[in-house]
Amino acid sequence: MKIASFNINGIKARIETLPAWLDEADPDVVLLQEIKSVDENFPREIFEDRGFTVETHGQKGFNGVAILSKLPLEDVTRGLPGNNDDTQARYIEATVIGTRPVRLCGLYLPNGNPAPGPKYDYKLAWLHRLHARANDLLALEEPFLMGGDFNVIPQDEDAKYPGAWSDDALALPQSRAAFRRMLHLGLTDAFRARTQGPGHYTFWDYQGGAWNRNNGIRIDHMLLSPHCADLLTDCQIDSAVRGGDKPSDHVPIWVTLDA
DNA sequence: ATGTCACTTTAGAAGTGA
Repeated sequence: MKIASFNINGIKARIETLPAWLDEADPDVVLLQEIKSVDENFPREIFEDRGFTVETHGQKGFNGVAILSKLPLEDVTRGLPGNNDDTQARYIEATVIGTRPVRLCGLYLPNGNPAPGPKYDYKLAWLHRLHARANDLLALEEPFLMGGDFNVIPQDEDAKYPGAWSDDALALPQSRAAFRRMLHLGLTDAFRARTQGPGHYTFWDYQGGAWNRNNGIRIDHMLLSPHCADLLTDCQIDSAVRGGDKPSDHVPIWVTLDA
């Protein structure tokens, strides 16, 4: 089973390039972030025509997540537990039924800038709620995957110019510590389980010729529960997508699981 | 830091979020 995550930065803006990537990469499941669309306006037919089931959790103007799946989905839930006052559409869960079921958590973590400030407080609170959700799922001792745009640069080696990010919400010590606490629960960073060393990025800013200078950061991640990590056979970043026509500022990351 | 992009309100440019 091939499961991808892709922050598309607007479904309307990616109406040509997203289907083109789907046809080429042929994932079974895709976790989408920043669809920037309400559910009613999401162009589901484009994906249903390709054999995908479509589950959205949209919002007007910004945020919004979705799951596309060629395999059956069960028990879809929307929103990250832990704060009923949180109106931002950043989280969706579903169980995909392959040769064995895997619980999928698609997430778009708050950016958090400027830090310090209320936006950073919201980011840290959101990370705390995500940690709690992971802890609850771990108790079930079943395979699950948390994938998406975490807006966290885990280590200096995950940025071309780490010094430029030292005061940024994506790299502040509290952000990194919260991400590490997820790993300390026993979750596996799928990309780092397969590939070590610097120079691997999932985001290049539109500004400053970042792509041409390879001024990137690794902020899109796939965290696997222990039972899911046992099924991991590959994890790759489709970085070439950033150099294509009308690209998102993020590129897809995907895993293959023996499931 | 910035050689940008996508969205909204609202009908042209400005604000916002990233």
